[in-house]
Amino acid sequence: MSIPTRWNPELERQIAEEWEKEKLYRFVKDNRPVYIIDTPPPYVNSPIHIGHAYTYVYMDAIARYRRMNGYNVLFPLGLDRNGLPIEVQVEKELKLSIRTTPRELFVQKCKEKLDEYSETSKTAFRLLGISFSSYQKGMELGDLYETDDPEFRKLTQEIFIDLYNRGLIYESEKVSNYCPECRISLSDAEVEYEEEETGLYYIKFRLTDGGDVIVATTRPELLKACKAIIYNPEDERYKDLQGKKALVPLYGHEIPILPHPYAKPDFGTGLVMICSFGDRGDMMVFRDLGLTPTFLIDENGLMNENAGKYRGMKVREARKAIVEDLRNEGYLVKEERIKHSTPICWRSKTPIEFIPRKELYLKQVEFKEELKKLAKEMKFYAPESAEILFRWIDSLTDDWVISRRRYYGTEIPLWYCKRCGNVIVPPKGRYYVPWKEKPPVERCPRCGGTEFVGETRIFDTWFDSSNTPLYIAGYSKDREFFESNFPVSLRPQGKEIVRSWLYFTLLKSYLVTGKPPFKDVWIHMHVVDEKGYKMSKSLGNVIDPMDVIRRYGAEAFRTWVFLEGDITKDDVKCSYSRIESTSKFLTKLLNISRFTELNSKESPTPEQLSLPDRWILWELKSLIKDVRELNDAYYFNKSFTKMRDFVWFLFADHYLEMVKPRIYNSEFTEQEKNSAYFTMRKVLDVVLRLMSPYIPFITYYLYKNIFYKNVHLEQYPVESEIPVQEDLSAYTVKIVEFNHYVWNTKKGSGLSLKDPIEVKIPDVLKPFERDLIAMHNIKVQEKI
RNA sequence: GGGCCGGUGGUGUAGCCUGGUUAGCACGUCGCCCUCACACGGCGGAGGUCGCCGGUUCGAAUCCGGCCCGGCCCA
Repeated sequence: MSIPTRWNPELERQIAEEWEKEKLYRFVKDNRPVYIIDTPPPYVNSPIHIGHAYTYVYMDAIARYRRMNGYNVLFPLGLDRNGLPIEVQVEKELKLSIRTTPRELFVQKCKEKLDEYSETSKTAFRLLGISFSSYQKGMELGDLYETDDPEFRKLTQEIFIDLYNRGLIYESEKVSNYCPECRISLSDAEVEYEEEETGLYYIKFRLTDGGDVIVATTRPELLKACKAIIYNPEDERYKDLQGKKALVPLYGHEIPILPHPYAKPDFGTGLVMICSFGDRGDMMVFRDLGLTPTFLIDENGLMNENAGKYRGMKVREARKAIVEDLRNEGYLVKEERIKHSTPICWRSKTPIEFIPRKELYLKQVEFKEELKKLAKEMKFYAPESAEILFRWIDSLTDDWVISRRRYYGTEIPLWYCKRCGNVIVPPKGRYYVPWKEKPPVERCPRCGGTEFVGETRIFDTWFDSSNTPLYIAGYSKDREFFESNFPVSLRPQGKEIVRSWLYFTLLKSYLVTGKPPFKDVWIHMHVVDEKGYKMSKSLGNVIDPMDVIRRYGAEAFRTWVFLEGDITKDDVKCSYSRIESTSKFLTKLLNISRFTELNSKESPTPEQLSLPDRWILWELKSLIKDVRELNDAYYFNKSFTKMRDFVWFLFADHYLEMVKPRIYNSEFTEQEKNSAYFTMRKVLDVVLRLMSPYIPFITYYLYKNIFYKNVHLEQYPVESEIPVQEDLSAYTVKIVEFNHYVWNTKKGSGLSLKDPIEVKIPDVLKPFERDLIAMHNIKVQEKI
């Protein structure tokens, strides 16, 4: 069958369907070595974005490369469905309030939305040609999994139960972000910042040894909780305050005046009062200076008993009242209005407070050294990325808060005895929903009580997602397989979640197995717009992968992915025009294939290969070597660029041009023609196999039509299949230079490329003389 | 403010680790060519003080220091 001159992206859909029908990539245990990729489950509250498309295509090439190298590849698709974004979306789109909607109904609505988006994401992955082990949800190894599935959540709970029973989890009262309006603790990710106009109050503090200082603050209501005044160590004005003490107005307690770089000399008077807690800076300084906090605000956002006469007032009322009192007592020196960045709740837009709450913690600080040791056993690509993880581990000072007061997540499997408060930990074995289920015991083992209350909190989503390598490798369903295949082969992920996903996974893996979770870690940066800006809806610079597929096809997109920059090094800029231009390679590949198919016959390895054939085959052989080395280090972009250069700028431009006379002219012998046929087909065969992990559709199509086999079931090319031993690469530069010289000369003389020309063939190229003469129509001179 | 990474013609990059050719290649652009696989092609041309400053050296894109810009994370 004749090959068309243009690639038709409509074929992609057909081919993808074929693959899925044949279950070509399904994972079935056998005796091949296993290669496991712990893919990052995309959060499915919206369709996948261009960054997903890019990185999954990249992972797909890794998976396909390994398969062709004899590995049994476990390449599961996971979908992340736990967490707050879906809650927000349900509230917004369905106009349901999380506070007034029954939990059961709210959770149900979240699920429905998630199912809708899960389908959209799967469709996109299919169209991109991602060879996941399966697109069907299931319980077998390699099946699609969802992080809110009872099976997945069961694993999260089982690990929790183990860790709890080992004494690694404790409940403690620590300070967290708290929204008095929603009455829940917020993770840092849930805090927004808003420019707000607020009062800046200049307050006079008396010094214990006489004299006074002026301190500016936006939070005078926290005066009672002031534990220090700080100044910047560089600030000459306050050098002699070192070691002095001040008296807090209205309350009269003594506090130290200390140097600390957090004080900005140009803000207010350069002196800052440090209270528990006006903002994150306060918390930091408290920690640095070892101060003991006093809390003034309760869970309802009201001043508590520590606040004295302001008790029971709302924060803002208290501020007003205290400002009045300060004024009356002569402590208020000045009042300004300033713009100030205030942390607010992402949902209610209420200013958040920092108050202590009881939460569950997982120990981690005491394991820092062990974690670093395990981290060193993992190979990072690019190697520099490892630094992010090491620095992060070094900087850890607190244990991990794992409980969240939210709805859509894995429930913490605990009950409490109403009478004595005893904690009831259920046995492992199933997924528990304590807020609506009965406890696993009839009577409290400690006091015999019969009434219990189920835990209503859920886990931090990282507590779930840090289990992915355990889950996909069969920790809970195929222990034998797990034991022989953990650590898993590869974790591909973004740089921005090294401190969360990668770190927490390492921690879990250490606590559960004592091993590092991965052999290799591939860290990527981001896909940004063509100017280098982050894509965002508000900037209107978002490139939708589905739109790219519609306009150019998945194969064009994939070509772009591997020909564009190195995403482990820097952000990759994405533009339609570059996708369009890189995709021209597909046309070239098609036409090279077409030419080969039309002009060659199947021929066995010739006894005698002509010199140009041996030359290009040697180049092909060294290409195989280079590509393999690059791919083993995950540099698929570099290897693809190398292949493109070989195929287009050497094989097509120089070899095929040189071989044409041999095919067309009768002056060459059958043996010489056969040598050419063999070589053309061999090169094409190898090239299609080399490229199939990157551009699986077009290579599949071509290989099937030319070699009648499924390229994805073939072996990845090896050097030993190229029947040349002699290094002829020294000719390459000479040949390329000579051809350009001839073309240039003809150009300069106004000759067409077909016209005859008189040129001298350099001595080093004498062995190629016959082919070059025919190629350029060189008139042979007797002597020069 | 701190940490990590990056900064080579309009764009994407090679070279930098292991200093020493006219800094290689591609896209785009311009010119010529519909040469029997491909005009989404072929051939040719123009285009770079290798982010800036200083240092080491006979010699630096390449090594060292400082600064500037960009990205990510943390504060």
